[in-house]
Amino acid sequence: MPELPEVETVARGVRAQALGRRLTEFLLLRPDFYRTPGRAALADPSALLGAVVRRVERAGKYLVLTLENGGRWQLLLHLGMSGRLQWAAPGQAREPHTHAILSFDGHELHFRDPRRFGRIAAAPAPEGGGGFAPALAIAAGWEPLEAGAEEFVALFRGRDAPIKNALLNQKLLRGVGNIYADEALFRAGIHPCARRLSRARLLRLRQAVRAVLREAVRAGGSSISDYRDSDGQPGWFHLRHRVYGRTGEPCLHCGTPIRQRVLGGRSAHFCPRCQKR
DNA sequence: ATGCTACCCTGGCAGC
DNA sequence: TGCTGCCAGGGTAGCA
Repeated sequence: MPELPEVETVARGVRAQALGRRLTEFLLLRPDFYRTPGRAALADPSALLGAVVRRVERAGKYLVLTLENGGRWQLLLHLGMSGRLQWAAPGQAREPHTHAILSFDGHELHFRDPRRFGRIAAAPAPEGGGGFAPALAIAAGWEPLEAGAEEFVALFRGRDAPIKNALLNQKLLRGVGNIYADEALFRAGIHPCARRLSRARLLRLRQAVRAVLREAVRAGGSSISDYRDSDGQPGWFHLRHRVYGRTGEPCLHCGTPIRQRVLGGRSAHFCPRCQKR
């Protein structure tokens, strides 16, 4: 499940090969993959052909390429739950569930996604340079590593929802998903059901979120449910998970069995002793 | 405005 | 061995 560290890793792999190259083919094998949640109009994919890749950036869990061919375009890729971007040799057989193929001067990028929660979209880049095209519907939350202490506190202060739910809300912070929310809450000693956290606890949570994401980016992400980067390499951060996927196993700090419960429609993993409400 | 649930989708696996 | 049914979750629609 690609969250910020996984998407960051994929973004680096895409950047390394696509930057400065022209988009020479844009094949949509499953046209309904080219969509936006609202009804905003998207660009005609063929309008992007011949455009040179000027930027490859990550925003939350989104990957955004900026291209130029007289016009200026933004191309969004979201990996959803099971999405994978994989470099392939020209003409290499597509694996099952390949929904789109982007070719950059002959370097083929295959977009696979068995569960089909991912999507692709393209729109004219906004005038004046900054930000993303509204049609791409990119969550407006803060980048977790860019939000300062005061911004972070202001985001979560006064919210009534369990902190785990708030952490997953991409309109507040964008890029934190189920794995890293659980890991950060454990490190901060905060129970996922805790509400209305004090300033001191929110500051501790901010440090934990930053630490977990930074370590995970350095490890190339977490390889569960088959995640691979664009060069087919796994990440290694799952070996350092302290609560996620460890239900029933002893807490690494106090030995109490790690518990799991559903919160906000997602499974939360936590130590009932180390993490306080 | 905010919070919560149902739903989308398929591979993998437990249990029979 | 083979079948059934459940589970995983990012994001949104729609409702309270």
